[in-house]
Amino acid sequence: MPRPREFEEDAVLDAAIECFWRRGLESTSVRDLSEATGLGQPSLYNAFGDKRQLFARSLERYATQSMRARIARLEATRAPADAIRSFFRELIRRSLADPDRRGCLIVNSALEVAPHDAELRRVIEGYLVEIESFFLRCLERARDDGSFDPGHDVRDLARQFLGLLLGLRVASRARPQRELLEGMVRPALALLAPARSSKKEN
Amino acid sequence: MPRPREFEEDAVLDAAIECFWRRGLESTSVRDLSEATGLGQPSLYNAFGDKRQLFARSLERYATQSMRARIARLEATRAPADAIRSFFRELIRRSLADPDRRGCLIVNSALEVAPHDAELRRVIEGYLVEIESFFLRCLERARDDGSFDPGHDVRDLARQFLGLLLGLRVASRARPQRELLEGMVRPALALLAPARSSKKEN
DNA sequence: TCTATTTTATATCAAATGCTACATAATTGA
DNA sequence: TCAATTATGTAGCATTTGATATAAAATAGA
Repeated sequence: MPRPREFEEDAVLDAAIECFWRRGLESTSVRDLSEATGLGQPSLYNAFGDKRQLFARSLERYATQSMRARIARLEATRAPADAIRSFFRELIRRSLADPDRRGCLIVNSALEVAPHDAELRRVIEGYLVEIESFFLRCLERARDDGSFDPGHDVRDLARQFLGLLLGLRVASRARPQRELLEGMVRPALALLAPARSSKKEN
Repeated sequence: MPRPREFEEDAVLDAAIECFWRRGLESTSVRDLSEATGLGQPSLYNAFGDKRQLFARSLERYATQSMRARIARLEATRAPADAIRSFFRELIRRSLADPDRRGCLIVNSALEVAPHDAELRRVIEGYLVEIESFFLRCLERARDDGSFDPGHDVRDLARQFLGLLLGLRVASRARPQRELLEGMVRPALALLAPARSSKKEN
C-alpha cells in the first residue's frame, strides 16, 4: 500500500555508526548523517524520529555487531583465560591499526553522553555490565578449571578488566602506542598465566 | 596608559574550567563562557584569542591546580606506596561525591579533543605522561624500599595504574558506584600491600 | 587637557544547527 | 483507474553558533 523504502535500515545504521564513532553525538550534524547515509533529512526523521533516537539505534547496533559478536565468538572458541587474553590482544591490534583513532563507540558515549542523558546512561550502563559479566564468566570458569590462582576475588578482577578496557580505549584515542597499551594490561593478564596451578606444583 | 582590565585572569579561567569540565569543548558555547565568567564576548576574545585557546589555557590551569597539585602533595607527604593508594582513594571519594559526574577534564579531553586536534593532543599526551611518571616514581621508590615485590615490572605497573585511572574516570561518569570503582583498583593496589617483602620472610 | 592605548558594551554578521512544511513520487488494495 | 498511505526531495523555518564592527569608556603619559 505505501511507497516502499529505498534503503536498508542496517546499512543506514552502519553509516550512522561511522559518523557517531568518529565525532560523537553532539559534533555529528544531521547533515553529516544525511550525507553519509545517502538519505535526505526528511527520510532520516521519518525512519528514526530524531537525531538522538538514531544515535540510540546506532549504539544498539554497534553493541550487537561489535561487542556482543566479539564476546560470543571468543567465548565459543577459546578457553576462558585465553578468551580474555585474545579480547585485549584484538583490541590493541585494532586500536593501533585505526588511523582515525575512533576508540570504542560505547566508551566514547559513556564519557560524552552518559552524564547528560539519564535514559541513554542506563542503556550504556547495561553495555558496560555486559562486558563486566563476560570477564566474570571467563574468570569463574578459569578458576574452576584451576587455570589461575583461586585466591583472587574474581568479581574484583572482572571490574579491574573492565577498568582496563575503558582505560585502553581512552589511551587509544590520545596515546595510541603499542608499548603503552600492551603494558597497561600485561600485569593483569599475567594473573591468567597458563597453569601456575597448585595441582602441578604439588 | 591603556584602560585596565576589570577581571582577574585566574578567576575567569576557573569559571571556564567549570564549563569545559561539565560539557566539554564542543558543547560549551562562547555565550556559556561569557555568562559563567561574567565577561562580554569581546573581552573574552580580546583576552584569550578564541574559544580553543581559552580551552587550552583552562586545561593547562586545570593540570596545574588539580593534577600537579595533588601529585606534589601526595609525593611530599606520603610514603610512595601510600601515595598511590591515597591517589585512588581521593579520586574515588571525589568522583562519588560529584553530582555533576564531571570526571576529569584531562581524561574527558583525551577522549573528546585529542583525536581531532593534533596540537592539543600533544599537550594532553604530556599530561598523561606526567601522571604515568608519578606512578613510576612511586613504584620505583616502593620497590627500593622493599615495600613490594620486586619481581614486577614497575614500568608496566605504572602503565597499568594509568590505565586504571583512565578507566576509573570513565566509569565515574557512566557508572559511579562505589563497589565498581573500588573493585576496579583493588587487585592492583593489593600489589602494594605493606611489606610482604622477602626480607621478613627469610 | 589632550593623545595614545586598551578594555568594555551593544549590536550584530554569516554560517551552521535540528527540524519540518509542502509538494511530489511510488506503491497496494479497491 | 482511483484512493489511501508512506517515502522522498526542495526549500526553508527559527535558533544557535563562533567571531566582530563599531563606538564609548577608562587609564597613563605628554
